[in-house]
Amino acid sequence: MFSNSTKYAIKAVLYLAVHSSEEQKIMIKDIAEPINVPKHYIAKILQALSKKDIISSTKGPKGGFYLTSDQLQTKVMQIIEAVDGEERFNSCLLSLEKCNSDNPCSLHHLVFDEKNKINERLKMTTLKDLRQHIMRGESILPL
Amino acid sequence: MFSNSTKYAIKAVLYLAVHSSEEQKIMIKDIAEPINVPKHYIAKILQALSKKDIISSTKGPKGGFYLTSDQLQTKVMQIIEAVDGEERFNSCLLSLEKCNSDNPCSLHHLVFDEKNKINERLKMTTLKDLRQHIMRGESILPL
DNA sequence: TCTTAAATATGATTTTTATCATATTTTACT
DNA sequence: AGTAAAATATGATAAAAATCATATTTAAGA
Repeated sequence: MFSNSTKYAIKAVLYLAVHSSEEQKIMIKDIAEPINVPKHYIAKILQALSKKDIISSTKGPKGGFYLTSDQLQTKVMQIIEAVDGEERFNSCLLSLEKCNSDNPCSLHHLVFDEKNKINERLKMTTLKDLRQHIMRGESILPL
Repeated sequence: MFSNSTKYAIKAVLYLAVHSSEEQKIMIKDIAEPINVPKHYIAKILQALSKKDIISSTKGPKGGFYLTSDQLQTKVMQIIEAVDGEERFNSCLLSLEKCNSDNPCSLHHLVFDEKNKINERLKMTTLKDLRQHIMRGESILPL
């Protein structure tokens, strides 16, 4: 459903959502290990997310990655789109250009309502929401 | 959501469901073109599906691919699993080994019910069903 | 039985995705 | 100012997925 890059990005950003703040920056190596992702790979991804202002970073000693309170309002879908691009997630199951409810492909009606519902949730749910679930013990931080 | 291979497989098998029969076999090139898939690529996929007895074929002049009436009862999910393997579709969104409803990852509850519903439909819906939809004009054959 | 038309088997090439490595830049601290 | 610790930029390598190519096998029909 998602590329590895997107999975890794979500894991890392969630880790930051729970463990970081402007006063508590986290180095790449201290993110990569607990979320179980290759260090160099996640570094590249985090750098890209930082450039797109989805996460924050500072260089040098005492530096690292973190989320501002604004960035805690980021929607899950924004992360997906930042990493994989808009198309990947929203295209037709069979990748037909002109598949839509008026001209549905053969699988369209099997998934349309559910896919929409999932989409809505991903567009609505913020990192702050997910952090809260984790802190309440309703879900787990991935490793 | 699906690999290209799976998308192509579904397109091709649907094309056979609508256009072929034991008396009406179809050659690779006459499948590849209308469904808009590279000929050599779809050839490989169809050969694999034939080996797994999801479609039928005969060699030589007047040969080609076709579906038996038994094979029209194949479920969409069986095609997906035949091409991509069982894992790919049924794994956790974040690919966590031990994600489940008792120990859910952070995205689990965002998609669980809907993913299940989609799964059920894919496991239930046969090629014959989809053919009927197409012939009634309720959906379109992909190109 | 010979020729031809089809799938089959096999594998080579290309493209994309994932992973690894390193030199450069920035910043905190002495 | 100088040193060290961090991200950043860039690119190399490896692995997987997608695509292309071709020799072999099988079967129909002359």
